[in-house]
Amino acid sequence: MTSMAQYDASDNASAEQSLSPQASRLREALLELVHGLPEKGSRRLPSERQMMLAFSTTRITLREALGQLENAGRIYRESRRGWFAAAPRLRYELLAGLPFHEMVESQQRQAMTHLLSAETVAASRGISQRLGLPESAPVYRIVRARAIDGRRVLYVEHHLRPDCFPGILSFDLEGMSLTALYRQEYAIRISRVDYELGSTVFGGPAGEALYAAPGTPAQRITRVNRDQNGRIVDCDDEYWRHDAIELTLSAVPRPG
Amino acid sequence: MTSMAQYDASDNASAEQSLSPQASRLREALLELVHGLPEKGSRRLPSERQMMLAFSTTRITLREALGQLENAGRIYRESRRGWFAAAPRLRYELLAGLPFHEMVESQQRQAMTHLLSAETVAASRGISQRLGLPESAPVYRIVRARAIDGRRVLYVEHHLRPDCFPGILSFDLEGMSLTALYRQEYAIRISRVDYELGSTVFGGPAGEALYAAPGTPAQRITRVNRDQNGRIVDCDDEYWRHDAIELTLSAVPRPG
DNA sequence: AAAGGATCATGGTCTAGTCCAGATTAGGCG
DNA sequence: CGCCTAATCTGGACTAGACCATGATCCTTT
Repeated sequence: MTSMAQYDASDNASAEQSLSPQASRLREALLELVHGLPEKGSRRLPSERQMMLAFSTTRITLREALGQLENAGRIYRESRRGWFAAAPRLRYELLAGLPFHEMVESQQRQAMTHLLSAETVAASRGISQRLGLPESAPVYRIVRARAIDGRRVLYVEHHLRPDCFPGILSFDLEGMSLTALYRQEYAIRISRVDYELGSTVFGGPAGEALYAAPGTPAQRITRVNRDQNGRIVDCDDEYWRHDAIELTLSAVPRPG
Repeated sequence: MTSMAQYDASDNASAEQSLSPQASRLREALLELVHGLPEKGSRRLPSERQMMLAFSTTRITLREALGQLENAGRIYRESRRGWFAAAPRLRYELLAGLPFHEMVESQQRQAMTHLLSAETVAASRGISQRLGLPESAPVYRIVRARAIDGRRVLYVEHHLRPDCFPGILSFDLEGMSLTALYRQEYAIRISRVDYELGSTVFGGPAGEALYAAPGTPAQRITRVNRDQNGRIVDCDDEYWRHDAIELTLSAVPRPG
Protein backbone atom coordinates (compact mmCIF):
# COMPACT_ATOMS: atom_id res chain seq x y z
CA MET A 1 0.00 0.00 0.00
CA THR A 2 2.59 2.49 1.01
CA SER A 3 5.16 1.58 -1.53
CA MET A 4 2.60 1.65 -4.26
CA ALA A 5 0.96 4.88 -3.27
CA GLN A 6 2.82 6.61 -6.01
CA TYR A 7 2.74 3.68 -8.34
CA ASP A 8 -0.56 4.88 -9.60
CA ALA A 9 -1.60 8.37 -8.74
CA SER A 10 -5.25 7.51 -9.25
CA ASP A 11 -7.33 6.14 -6.49
CA ASN A 12 -7.76 2.52 -7.40
CA ALA A 13 -7.50 0.94 -4.06
CA SER A 14 -7.41 -2.62 -5.19
CA ALA A 15 -5.30 -3.17 -8.20
CA GLU A 16 -1.71 -2.13 -8.39
CA GLN A 17 -0.92 -2.30 -4.77
CA SER A 18 1.91 -4.56 -3.96
CA LEU A 19 3.41 -6.21 -6.96
CA SER A 20 6.11 -8.76 -6.37
CA PRO A 21 8.13 -7.61 -3.39
CA GLN A 22 11.57 -8.20 -4.88
CA ALA A 23 11.26 -6.15 -7.99
CA SER A 24 9.35 -3.46 -6.15
CA ARG A 25 12.60 -1.77 -5.17
CA LEU A 26 13.47 -1.40 -8.82
CA ARG A 27 10.06 -0.17 -9.84
CA GLU A 28 10.03 2.36 -7.05
CA ALA A 29 13.42 3.62 -8.05
CA LEU A 30 12.31 3.91 -11.63
CA LEU A 31 9.16 5.77 -10.68
CA GLU A 32 11.20 8.16 -8.60
CA LEU A 33 13.34 8.69 -11.63
CA VAL A 34 10.25 9.34 -13.72
CA HIS A 35 8.90 11.83 -11.21
CA GLY A 36 12.20 13.62 -11.17
CA LEU A 37 11.96 14.40 -14.86
CA PRO A 38 11.09 17.93 -15.92
CA GLU A 39 7.51 18.64 -16.97
CA LYS A 40 8.71 20.43 -20.04
CA GLY A 41 11.59 19.27 -22.15
CA SER A 42 13.06 15.82 -22.47
CA ARG A 43 11.04 13.19 -20.70
CA ARG A 44 13.57 10.60 -21.67
CA LEU A 45 14.95 8.13 -19.18
CA PRO A 46 18.64 7.30 -19.07
CA SER A 47 19.83 4.47 -21.26
CA GLU A 48 19.22 0.94 -20.09
CA ARG A 49 22.91 0.45 -19.44
CA GLN A 50 23.12 3.58 -17.34
CA MET A 51 20.07 2.61 -15.31
CA MET A 52 21.35 -0.91 -14.89
CA LEU A 53 24.55 0.45 -13.38
CA ALA A 54 22.75 3.06 -11.32
CA PHE A 55 20.46 0.47 -9.75
CA SER A 56 23.13 -2.22 -9.72
CA THR A 57 21.11 -4.83 -11.48
CA THR A 58 21.22 -6.60 -14.81
CA ARG A 59 19.75 -5.57 -18.06
CA ILE A 60 17.22 -8.42 -18.08
CA THR A 61 15.92 -7.59 -14.64
CA LEU A 62 15.77 -3.92 -15.47
CA ARG A 63 13.86 -4.57 -18.66
CA GLU A 64 11.40 -6.74 -16.77
CA ALA A 65 10.66 -3.85 -14.44
CA LEU A 66 10.47 -1.41 -17.33
CA GLY A 67 8.06 -3.74 -19.10
CA GLN A 68 5.72 -3.77 -16.13
CA LEU A 69 5.70 0.00 -15.91
CA GLU A 70 5.09 0.06 -19.64
CA ASN A 71 2.09 -2.23 -19.20
CA ALA A 72 0.86 0.07 -16.48
CA GLY A 73 1.12 2.99 -18.90
CA ARG A 74 3.57 4.93 -16.75
CA ILE A 75 6.37 4.85 -19.28
CA TYR A 76 6.66 3.96 -22.94
CA ARG A 77 9.42 3.24 -25.37
CA GLU A 78 10.19 4.19 -28.90
CA SER A 79 11.74 1.34 -30.77
CA ARG A 80 15.52 1.42 -30.53
CA ARG A 81 15.30 4.95 -29.28
CA GLY A 82 14.79 4.70 -25.58
CA TRP A 83 12.34 4.92 -22.73
CA PHE A 84 10.20 7.94 -21.90
CA ALA A 85 7.93 9.00 -19.09
CA ALA A 86 4.30 8.89 -20.18
CA ALA A 87 2.29 12.10 -20.23
CA PRO A 88 -1.17 12.30 -18.65
CA ARG A 89 -3.73 10.41 -20.68
CA LEU A 90 -5.92 12.15 -23.17
CA ARG A 91 -9.55 11.86 -22.23
CA TYR A 92 -11.36 10.46 -25.22
CA GLU A 93 -15.09 10.99 -24.88
CA LEU A 94 -16.41 8.30 -27.18
CA LEU A 95 -19.77 9.86 -27.89
CA ALA A 96 -18.66 13.46 -28.19
CA GLY A 97 -18.01 12.99 -31.89
CA LEU A 98 -15.23 15.54 -31.72
CA PRO A 99 -12.55 15.65 -34.40
CA PHE A 100 -9.10 14.70 -33.13
CA HIS A 101 -7.64 18.19 -33.22
CA GLU A 102 -10.54 19.72 -31.31
CA MET A 103 -10.49 16.97 -28.73
CA VAL A 104 -6.79 17.38 -28.15
CA GLU A 105 -6.73 21.15 -28.13
CA SER A 106 -9.70 21.35 -25.80
CA GLN A 107 -7.42 19.64 -23.29
CA GLN A 108 -4.69 22.23 -23.74
CA ARG A 109 -2.48 20.01 -25.79
CA GLN A 110 -1.05 20.22 -29.24
CA ALA A 111 -2.34 18.03 -32.05
CA MET A 112 -0.63 17.06 -35.29
CA THR A 113 -1.66 14.84 -38.17
CA HIS A 114 0.60 13.09 -40.66
CA LEU A 115 -0.96 11.73 -43.83
CA LEU A 116 0.67 8.40 -44.59
CA SER A 117 -1.33 7.41 -47.63
CA ALA A 118 -4.59 8.13 -49.43
CA GLU A 119 -5.54 5.91 -52.31
CA THR A 120 -8.09 3.62 -53.84
CA VAL A 121 -7.67 -0.02 -52.90
CA ALA A 122 -9.60 -3.25 -53.20
CA ALA A 123 -11.57 -3.91 -50.04
CA SER A 124 -10.37 -6.84 -47.97
CA ARG A 125 -12.93 -9.31 -46.77
CA GLY A 126 -13.34 -7.71 -43.39
CA ILE A 127 -13.61 -4.20 -44.75
CA SER A 128 -16.08 -5.14 -47.45
CA GLN A 129 -18.26 -6.86 -44.87
CA ARG A 130 -18.22 -3.90 -42.59
CA LEU A 131 -19.02 -1.46 -45.39
CA GLY A 132 -21.65 -3.69 -46.93
CA LEU A 133 -19.78 -3.99 -50.23
CA PRO A 134 -18.82 -7.02 -52.31
CA GLU A 135 -15.33 -8.35 -51.67
CA SER A 136 -12.54 -6.58 -53.54
CA ALA A 137 -14.80 -3.65 -54.38
CA PRO A 138 -12.82 -0.40 -54.69
CA VAL A 139 -12.73 1.72 -51.57
CA TYR A 140 -10.84 4.81 -50.52
CA ARG A 141 -8.26 4.13 -47.88
CA ILE A 142 -6.79 6.98 -45.87
CA VAL A 143 -4.01 6.20 -43.44
CA ARG A 144 -2.83 8.75 -40.92
CA ALA A 145 -0.64 8.99 -37.87
CA ARG A 146 -1.60 11.50 -35.21
CA ALA A 147 0.48 13.05 -32.51
CA ILE A 148 -0.15 14.75 -29.20
CA ASP A 149 2.46 17.24 -28.04
CA GLY A 150 4.83 15.90 -30.64
CA ARG A 151 4.45 12.24 -29.80
CA ARG A 152 2.74 9.93 -32.25
CA VAL A 153 0.07 8.09 -30.34
CA LEU A 154 -2.52 7.07 -32.92
CA TYR A 155 -2.46 5.18 -36.19
CA VAL A 156 -5.74 5.31 -38.09
CA GLU A 157 -6.92 3.61 -41.22
CA HIS A 158 -10.10 4.96 -42.74
CA HIS A 159 -12.01 3.08 -45.39
CA LEU A 160 -14.65 5.10 -47.20
CA ARG A 161 -17.37 4.05 -49.58
CA PRO A 162 -16.42 5.81 -52.80
CA ASP A 163 -20.03 6.29 -53.81
CA CYS A 164 -20.55 8.43 -50.73
CA PHE A 165 -17.47 10.60 -51.14
CA PRO A 166 -16.50 10.91 -54.81
CA GLY A 167 -13.16 12.62 -55.26
CA ILE A 168 -12.48 13.13 -51.58
CA LEU A 169 -8.87 12.04 -51.93
CA SER A 170 -7.94 15.33 -53.59
CA PHE A 171 -8.82 17.41 -50.55
CA ASP A 172 -6.34 18.42 -47.89
CA LEU A 173 -6.56 15.33 -45.72
CA GLU A 174 -3.72 16.36 -43.47
CA GLY A 175 -5.08 19.71 -42.40
CA MET A 176 -8.80 19.11 -42.31
CA SER A 177 -10.85 16.75 -40.23
CA LEU A 178 -12.67 14.09 -42.18
CA THR A 179 -15.93 14.76 -40.43
CA ALA A 180 -15.71 18.43 -41.41
CA LEU A 181 -15.15 17.40 -45.02
CA TYR A 182 -18.08 15.02 -44.86
CA ARG A 183 -20.36 17.76 -43.65
CA GLN A 184 -19.15 20.66 -45.72
CA GLU A 185 -18.48 18.98 -49.04
CA TYR A 186 -20.85 16.05 -49.04
CA ALA A 187 -23.65 17.08 -46.68
CA ILE A 188 -23.11 13.88 -44.77
CA ARG A 189 -23.11 13.88 -41.01
CA ILE A 190 -22.31 10.91 -38.84
CA SER A 191 -25.36 10.16 -36.79
CA ARG A 192 -24.75 6.65 -35.62
CA VAL A 193 -21.56 4.82 -34.68
CA ASP A 194 -20.83 1.22 -33.81
CA TYR A 195 -17.73 0.86 -31.72
CA GLU A 196 -15.64 -2.15 -30.95
CA LEU A 197 -12.82 -1.87 -28.44
CA GLY A 198 -10.15 -4.36 -27.56
CA SER A 199 -6.55 -4.79 -26.63
CA THR A 200 -3.89 -5.90 -29.06
CA VAL A 201 -0.23 -5.37 -29.75
CA PHE A 202 1.63 -3.21 -32.18
CA GLY A 203 3.42 -4.69 -35.12
CA GLY A 204 3.47 -4.02 -38.83
CA PRO A 205 2.71 -0.58 -40.29
CA ALA A 206 0.91 0.64 -37.18
CA GLY A 207 3.86 -0.10 -34.99
CA GLU A 208 6.32 1.43 -37.39
CA ALA A 209 4.31 4.60 -37.82
CA LEU A 210 4.22 5.14 -34.07
CA TYR A 211 7.79 3.95 -33.43
CA ALA A 212 6.28 1.29 -31.21
CA ALA A 213 8.35 -1.80 -30.53
CA PRO A 214 6.72 -4.98 -31.79
CA GLY A 215 4.68 -6.72 -29.13
CA THR A 216 3.94 -3.50 -27.26
CA PRO A 217 0.37 -3.33 -25.95
CA ALA A 218 -2.06 -1.29 -28.00
CA GLN A 219 -5.65 -0.19 -27.73
CA ARG A 220 -7.72 -0.99 -30.77
CA ILE A 221 -10.81 1.05 -31.53
CA THR A 222 -12.86 0.05 -34.52
CA ARG A 223 -15.77 2.10 -35.71
CA VAL A 224 -18.47 1.87 -38.33
CA ASN A 225 -20.14 5.17 -39.15
CA ARG A 226 -23.60 5.80 -40.54
CA ASP A 227 -25.02 9.00 -41.90
CA GLN A 228 -28.33 10.69 -41.11
CA ASN A 229 -30.14 8.13 -43.27
CA GLY A 230 -28.68 5.14 -41.48
CA ARG A 231 -26.46 4.31 -44.44
CA ILE A 232 -22.99 2.99 -43.70
CA VAL A 233 -20.55 5.49 -45.15
CA ASP A 234 -17.15 4.55 -43.74
CA CYS A 235 -15.33 2.63 -41.09
CA ASP A 236 -12.05 3.15 -39.36
CA ASP A 237 -9.48 1.20 -37.40
CA GLU A 238 -7.59 3.07 -34.74
CA TYR A 239 -4.53 1.79 -32.91
CA TRP A 240 -3.60 3.87 -29.90
CA ARG A 241 -0.56 3.73 -27.69
CA HIS A 242 -2.41 2.32 -24.73
CA ASP A 243 -0.84 4.71 -22.24
CA ALA A 244 -2.00 7.74 -24.17
CA ILE A 245 -5.75 7.54 -23.66
CA GLU A 246 -8.50 7.04 -21.20
CA LEU A 247 -11.92 6.46 -22.69
CA THR A 248 -14.99 8.01 -21.20
CA LEU A 249 -18.61 7.51 -21.92
CA SER A 250 -21.79 8.82 -20.46
CA ALA A 251 -25.06 7.37 -21.59
CA VAL A 252 -28.43 5.87 -20.82
CA PRO A 253 -28.34 2.07 -20.71
CA ARG A 254 -30.84 0.36 -22.94
CA PRO A 255 -33.28 -1.61 -20.85
CA GLY A 256 -33.27 1.09 -18.19
CA MET B 1 1.75 -11.10 -43.75
CA THR B 2 1.88 -14.80 -44.36
CA SER B 3 3.54 -15.72 -41.13
CA MET B 4 1.18 -13.55 -39.20
CA ALA B 5 -1.98 -14.68 -40.92
CA GLN B 6 -2.80 -16.87 -37.99
CA TYR B 7 -1.26 -14.58 -35.47
CA ASP B 8 -4.50 -12.73 -35.25
CA ALA B 9 -7.50 -14.41 -36.72
CA SER B 10 -9.31 -11.10 -37.04
CA ASP B 11 -8.97 -8.95 -40.09
CA ASN B 12 -6.77 -6.15 -38.93
CA ALA B 13 -4.59 -5.71 -41.92
CA SER B 14 -2.25 -3.20 -40.43
CA ALA B 15 -1.22 -4.04 -36.96
CA GLU B 16 0.30 -7.34 -35.98
CA GLN B 17 1.89 -8.26 -39.22
CA SER B 18 5.57 -8.90 -39.02
CA LEU B 19 6.95 -8.60 -35.59
CA SER B 20 10.67 -9.02 -35.14
CA PRO B 21 11.86 -11.61 -37.66
CA GLN B 22 13.98 -13.70 -35.30
CA ALA B 23 11.42 -14.30 -32.62
CA SER B 24 8.70 -14.84 -35.21
CA ARG B 25 9.72 -18.46 -35.57
CA LEU B 26 9.09 -18.95 -31.87
CA ARG B 27 5.79 -17.13 -31.89
CA GLU B 28 4.61 -19.13 -34.85
CA ALA B 29 5.55 -22.35 -33.18
CA LEU B 30 3.74 -21.30 -30.02
CA LEU B 31 0.63 -20.35 -31.96
CA GLU B 32 0.67 -23.70 -33.70
CA LEU B 33 0.88 -25.26 -30.30
CA VAL B 34 -2.07 -23.19 -29.14
CA HIS B 35 -4.12 -24.14 -32.17
CA GLY B 36 -3.35 -27.78 -31.58
CA LEU B 37 -4.99 -27.71 -28.17
CA PRO B 38 -8.40 -29.30 -27.76
CA GLU B 39 -11.43 -27.02 -27.71
CA LYS B 40 -12.74 -28.78 -24.65
CA GLY B 41 -10.59 -29.88 -21.79
CA SER B 42 -7.23 -28.61 -20.73
CA ARG B 43 -6.13 -25.56 -22.65
CA ARG B 44 -2.86 -25.59 -20.80
CA LEU B 45 0.43 -25.22 -22.59
CA PRO B 46 3.41 -27.36 -21.68
CA SER B 47 5.69 -26.10 -18.96
CA GLU B 48 8.20 -23.42 -19.86
CA ARG B 49 11.05 -25.87 -19.50
CA GLN B 50 9.41 -28.35 -21.81
CA MET B 51 8.71 -25.71 -24.44
CA MET B 52 12.20 -24.34 -24.11
CA LEU B 53 13.59 -27.77 -24.91
CA ALA B 54 11.05 -28.44 -27.64
CA PHE B 55 11.91 -25.20 -29.43
CA SER B 56 15.57 -25.38 -28.49
CA THR B 57 15.79 -21.91 -27.02
CA THR B 58 16.33 -20.43 -23.60
CA ARG B 59 13.83 -19.67 -20.96
CA ILE B 60 14.33 -15.90 -21.27
CA THR B 61 13.74 -15.90 -25.00
CA LEU B 62 10.75 -18.14 -24.63
CA ARG B 63 9.25 -15.94 -21.95
CA GLU B 64 9.72 -12.91 -24.13
CA ALA B 65 7.72 -14.58 -26.89
CA LEU B 66 5.08 -15.74 -24.42
CA GLY B 67 4.84 -12.22 -23.07
CA GLN B 68 4.11 -10.81 -26.50
CA LEU B 69 1.39 -13.35 -27.13
CA GLU B 70 0.04 -12.53 -23.70
CA ASN B 71 -0.08 -8.85 -24.60
CA ALA B 72 -1.88 -9.78 -27.79
CA GLY B 73 -4.44 -11.67 -25.73
CA ARG B 74 -3.79 -15.00 -27.40
CA ILE B 75 -2.59 -16.71 -24.25
CA TYR B 76 -2.65 -15.91 -20.57
CA ARG B 77 -0.99 -17.17 -17.46
CA GLU B 78 -2.06 -17.99 -13.99
CA SER B 79 0.54 -16.99 -11.49
CA ARG B 80 2.95 -19.84 -10.77
CA ARG B 81 0.53 -22.19 -12.40
CA GLY B 82 1.25 -22.11 -16.08
CA TRP B 83 0.27 -20.75 -19.46
CA PHE B 84 -3.09 -21.29 -21.12
CA ALA B 85 -4.61 -20.65 -24.51
CA ALA B 86 -7.10 -17.80 -24.34
CA ALA B 87 -10.73 -18.46 -25.13
CA PRO B 88 -12.70 -16.24 -27.52
CA ARG B 89 -13.41 -12.87 -25.98
CA LEU B 90 -16.70 -12.15 -24.33
CA ARG B 91 -18.55 -9.39 -26.11
CA TYR B 92 -19.40 -6.79 -23.52
CA GLU B 93 -22.06 -4.44 -24.85
CA LEU B 94 -21.49 -1.42 -22.65
CA LEU B 95 -24.93 0.08 -22.98
CA ALA B 96 -26.95 -3.09 -22.82
CA GLY B 97 -27.09 -2.84 -19.05
CA LEU B 98 -27.19 -6.61 -18.80
CA PRO B 99 -26.23 -8.35 -15.57
CA PHE B 100 -23.06 -10.40 -15.84
CA HIS B 101 -24.73 -13.78 -15.79
CA GLU B 102 -27.18 -12.90 -18.50
CA MET B 103 -24.49 -11.38 -20.66
CA VAL B 104 -22.31 -14.44 -20.34
CA GLU B 105 -25.06 -17.00 -20.77
CA SER B 106 -26.49 -15.23 -23.78
CA GLN B 107 -23.19 -16.05 -25.43
CA GLN B 108 -23.50 -19.74 -24.62
CA ARG B 109 -20.95 -19.63 -21.86
CA GLN B 110 -21.04 -20.43 -18.20
CA ALA B 111 -20.95 -17.70 -15.57
CA MET B 112 -19.95 -17.95 -11.93
CA THR B 113 -19.71 -15.40 -9.15
CA HIS B 114 -17.62 -15.60 -6.00
CA LEU B 115 -18.39 -13.20 -3.20
CA LEU B 116 -15.10 -12.08 -1.68
CA SER B 117 -16.39 -9.62 0.85
CA ALA B 118 -19.42 -7.50 1.70
CA GLU B 119 -19.10 -4.99 4.48
CA THR B 120 -19.42 -1.42 5.59
CA VAL B 121 -16.23 0.60 5.21
CA ALA B 122 -15.15 4.21 5.39
CA ALA B 123 -15.12 5.78 1.93
CA SER B 124 -11.70 6.62 0.55
CA ARG B 125 -11.19 10.02 -0.95
CA GLY B 126 -11.81 8.87 -4.50
CA ILE B 127 -14.89 6.86 -3.64
CA SER B 128 -16.41 9.60 -1.56
CA GLN B 129 -15.90 12.07 -4.39
CA ARG B 130 -17.49 9.81 -6.90
CA LEU B 131 -20.47 9.08 -4.68
CA GLY B 132 -20.90 12.67 -3.61
CA LEU B 133 -20.30 11.86 0.06
CA PRO B 134 -18.00 13.42 2.65
CA GLU B 135 -14.67 11.68 3.06
CA SER B 136 -14.65 8.65 5.36
CA ALA B 137 -18.43 8.42 5.28
CA PRO B 138 -19.64 4.86 5.68
CA VAL B 139 -20.38 3.01 2.46
CA TYR B 140 -21.20 -0.56 1.58
CA ARG B 141 -18.43 -2.30 -0.25
CA ILE B 142 -19.09 -5.51 -2.15
CA VAL B 143 -16.16 -7.30 -3.71
CA ARG B 144 -16.65 -10.14 -6.11
CA ALA B 145 -14.70 -12.26 -8.54
CA ARG B 146 -16.48 -13.53 -11.61
CA ALA B 147 -15.63 -16.39 -13.87
CA ILE B 148 -16.47 -17.44 -17.40
CA ASP B 149 -16.35 -21.15 -18.16
CA GLY B 150 -14.51 -21.70 -14.92
CA ARG B 151 -11.85 -19.07 -15.43
CA ARG B 152 -11.83 -16.00 -13.22
CA VAL B 153 -11.71 -13.01 -15.50
CA LEU B 154 -13.23 -10.14 -13.57
CA TYR B 155 -12.62 -8.56 -10.20
CA VAL B 156 -15.26 -6.02 -9.18
CA GLU B 157 -15.54 -3.68 -6.27
CA HIS B 158 -18.91 -2.08 -5.74
CA HIS B 159 -19.40 0.87 -3.45
CA LEU B 160 -23.00 1.67 -2.59
CA ARG B 161 -24.53 4.64 -0.88
CA PRO B 162 -26.01 3.12 2.28
CA ASP B 163 -28.88 5.60 2.29
CA CYS B 164 -30.05 4.19 -1.03
CA PHE B 165 -29.78 0.52 -0.13
CA PRO B 166 -30.30 0.02 3.61
CA GLY B 167 -29.58 -3.53 4.67
CA ILE B 168 -28.62 -4.78 1.26
CA LEU B 169 -25.62 -6.68 2.62
CA SER B 170 -27.87 -9.36 4.08
CA PHE B 171 -29.21 -10.46 0.70
CA ASP B 172 -27.70 -13.26 -1.35
CA LEU B 173 -25.04 -11.28 -3.15
CA GLU B 174 -23.46 -14.31 -4.73
CA GLY B 175 -26.51 -15.68 -6.47
CA MET B 176 -28.41 -12.53 -7.39
CA SER B 177 -27.47 -9.68 -9.64
CA LEU B 178 -27.12 -6.34 -7.92
CA THR B 179 -29.24 -4.58 -10.49
CA ALA B 180 -32.03 -7.09 -9.91
CA LEU B 181 -31.83 -6.42 -6.17
CA TYR B 182 -31.87 -2.69 -6.78
CA ARG B 183 -35.03 -2.99 -8.81
CA GLN B 184 -36.91 -5.59 -6.84
CA GLU B 185 -36.06 -4.58 -3.30
CA TYR B 186 -35.41 -0.86 -3.56
CA ALA B 187 -37.35 0.22 -6.67
CA ILE B 188 -34.18 1.76 -8.01
CA ARG B 189 -33.26 1.33 -11.62
CA ILE B 190 -30.04 2.50 -13.18
CA SER B 191 -30.89 5.00 -15.83
CA ARG B 192 -27.64 6.78 -16.43
CA VAL B 193 -24.04 5.53 -16.34
CA ASP B 194 -20.71 7.32 -16.57
CA TYR B 195 -17.97 5.03 -17.79
CA GLU B 196 -14.25 5.42 -17.67
CA LEU B 197 -12.06 2.87 -19.43
CA GLY B 198 -8.34 2.50 -19.34
CA SER B 199 -5.50 0.04 -19.32
CA THR B 200 -3.60 -0.90 -16.18
CA VAL B 201 -1.86 -3.86 -14.67
CA PHE B 202 -2.88 -6.39 -12.11
CA GLY B 203 -1.39 -6.38 -8.66
CA GLY B 204 -2.78 -6.44 -5.17
CA PRO B 205 -6.14 -8.03 -4.33
CA ALA B 206 -7.41 -7.88 -7.91
CA GLY B 207 -4.43 -9.78 -9.20
CA GLU B 208 -4.61 -12.35 -6.46
CA ALA B 209 -8.31 -12.96 -6.88
CA LEU B 210 -7.84 -13.68 -10.58
CA TYR B 211 -4.56 -15.56 -10.18
CA ALA B 212 -2.99 -12.92 -12.40
CA ALA B 213 0.74 -12.44 -12.18
CA PRO B 214 1.75 -8.96 -11.02
CA GLY B 215 2.39 -6.61 -13.91
CA THR B 216 0.02 -8.43 -16.21
CA PRO B 217 -2.04 -6.08 -18.40
CA ALA B 218 -5.58 -5.44 -17.25
CA GLN B 219 -8.61 -3.57 -18.51
CA ARG B 220 -10.08 -1.18 -16.01
CA ILE B 221 -13.72 -0.20 -16.26
CA THR B 222 -15.02 2.31 -13.77
CA ARG B 223 -18.65 3.20 -13.58
CA VAL B 224 -20.82 5.63 -11.70
CA ASN B 225 -24.50 4.75 -11.69
CA ARG B 226 -27.48 7.03 -11.29
CA ASP B 227 -31.09 6.09 -10.69
CA GLN B 228 -34.22 7.28 -12.47
CA ASN B 229 -34.03 10.58 -10.56
CA GLY B 230 -30.47 11.31 -11.58
CA ARG B 231 -29.19 10.58 -8.09
CA ILE B 232 -25.84 8.81 -7.78
CA VAL B 233 -26.49 5.51 -6.06
CA ASP B 234 -23.32 3.51 -6.48
CA CYS B 235 -20.09 3.14 -8.37
CA ASP B 236 -17.97 0.19 -9.30
CA ASP B 237 -14.44 -0.61 -10.31
CA GLU B 238 -13.96 -3.55 -12.62
CA TYR B 239 -10.64 -5.13 -13.47
CA TRP B 240 -10.80 -7.56 -16.38
CA ARG B 241 -8.24 -9.94 -17.73
CA HIS B 242 -7.63 -7.97 -20.88
CA ASP B 243 -7.78 -10.98 -23.17
CA ALA B 244 -11.22 -11.97 -21.92
CA ILE B 245 -13.31 -9.15 -23.31
CA GLU B 246 -14.08 -7.06 -26.30
CA LEU B 247 -16.18 -4.00 -25.65
CA THR B 248 -18.89 -2.94 -28.02
CA LEU B 249 -20.98 0.14 -28.16
CA SER B 250 -23.60 1.42 -30.52
CA ALA B 251 -24.87 4.94 -30.07
CA VAL B 252 -25.69 8.33 -31.46
CA PRO B 253 -22.81 10.80 -31.12
CA ARG B 254 -23.69 14.02 -29.41
CA PRO B 255 -23.19 16.95 -31.80
CA GLY B 256 -24.42 14.84 -34.74
C1' DA C 1 25.87 25.45 -46.15
C1' DA C 2 24.27 21.12 -47.65
C1' DA C 3 25.18 16.35 -48.47
C1' DG C 4 27.34 12.29 -47.47
C1' DG C 5 29.72 8.99 -44.79
C1' DA C 6 31.92 7.02 -40.69
C1' DT C 7 31.52 6.38 -35.80
C1' DC C 8 29.30 5.58 -31.62
C1' DA C 9 25.52 4.64 -28.55
C1' DT C 10 21.20 2.36 -27.92
C1' DG C 11 17.78 -0.93 -27.69
C1' DG C 12 16.65 -5.74 -29.54
C1' DT C 13 17.78 -10.43 -29.26
C1' DC C 14 19.89 -14.32 -27.31
C1' DT C 15 22.79 -17.78 -24.43
C1' DA C 16 23.34 -20.58 -20.07
C1' DG C 17 22.79 -20.92 -16.08
C1' DT C 18 21.06 -20.42 -10.51
C1' DC C 19 18.00 -19.99 -6.55
C1' DC C 20 13.44 -19.51 -4.55
C1' DA C 21 8.46 -19.71 -3.28
C1' DG C 22 4.20 -21.25 -4.26
C1' DA C 23 1.20 -24.99 -6.44
C1' DT C 24 0.45 -29.65 -7.39
C1' DT C 25 0.58 -34.32 -6.56
C1' DA C 26 1.57 -38.71 -4.81
C1' DG C 27 1.91 -41.33 -0.67
C1' DG C 28 1.33 -42.69 3.77
C1' DC C 29 -1.17 -42.71 7.90
C1' DG C 30 -5.05 -42.70 10.81
C1' DC D 1 -11.96 -42.84 2.74
C1' DG D 2 -10.20 -38.54 4.14
C1' DC D 3 -6.41 -35.89 6.00
C1' DC D 4 -1.80 -34.48 6.20
C1' DT D 5 2.83 -34.41 4.78
C1' DA D 6 6.73 -34.69 1.82
C1' DA D 7 8.55 -34.73 -2.67
C1' DT D 8 8.25 -32.67 -7.03
C1' DC D 9 7.12 -29.46 -10.52
C1' DT D 10 6.20 -24.82 -12.01
C1' DG D 11 6.73 -20.15 -12.80
C1' DG D 12 9.09 -15.91 -10.64
C1' DA D 13 13.27 -13.54 -10.03
C1' DC D 14 17.92 -12.85 -10.99
C1' DT D 15 23.08 -13.02 -12.62
C1' DA D 16 26.62 -12.09 -16.27
C1' DG D 17 27.63 -11.86 -20.05
C1' DA D 18 27.51 -11.51 -25.97
C1' DC D 19 26.30 -9.98 -30.76
C1' DC D 20 23.56 -7.29 -34.00
C1' DA D 21 20.85 -3.74 -36.47
C1' DT D 22 19.32 0.67 -36.22
C1' DG D 23 19.23 5.51 -34.78
C1' DA D 24 21.80 9.47 -33.64
C1' DT D 25 25.74 12.27 -34.07
C1' DC D 26 29.59 14.35 -35.71
C1' DC D 27 32.86 15.24 -39.10
C1' DT D 28 34.43 15.43 -43.49
C1' DT D 29 33.80 16.55 -48.32
C1' DT D 30 31.69 18.96 -51.94
